[in-house]
Amino acid sequence: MKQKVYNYLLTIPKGRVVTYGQIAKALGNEKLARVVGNILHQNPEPEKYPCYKVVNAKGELSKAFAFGGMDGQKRRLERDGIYVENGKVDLQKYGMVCISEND
DNA sequence: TAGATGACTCACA
DNA sequence: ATGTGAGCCATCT
Repeated sequence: MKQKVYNYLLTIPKGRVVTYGQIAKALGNEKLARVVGNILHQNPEPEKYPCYKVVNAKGELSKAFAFGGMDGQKRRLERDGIYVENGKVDLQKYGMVCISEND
């Protein structure tokens, strides 16, 4: 199951971010968001899985994020071409899935 | 084995 | 806008 999450991270295109709910839904249940967070927290291979591309439903970066918090994550996101503002990203632009049916 | 917790999300007050 | 309650699964104690 976790493997699925990690795999999902690898499917995240560059310059795009995903929410926990997104992955959770991919696992089968949107409520699994917590598990996703837990799984990412374990993240056996952080250099392999871009967990920094994972944000909450609001597009905010997790406060307890690894790598040193939003500070480091922000850098990673920007490195990927994702501009972070106030510890948040624009899901409307960087969100992988269309928030609206209108792309 | 069972109980509690967690990098979450949504709804209601 | 802030706080509480319920819902799921995996991991830890």
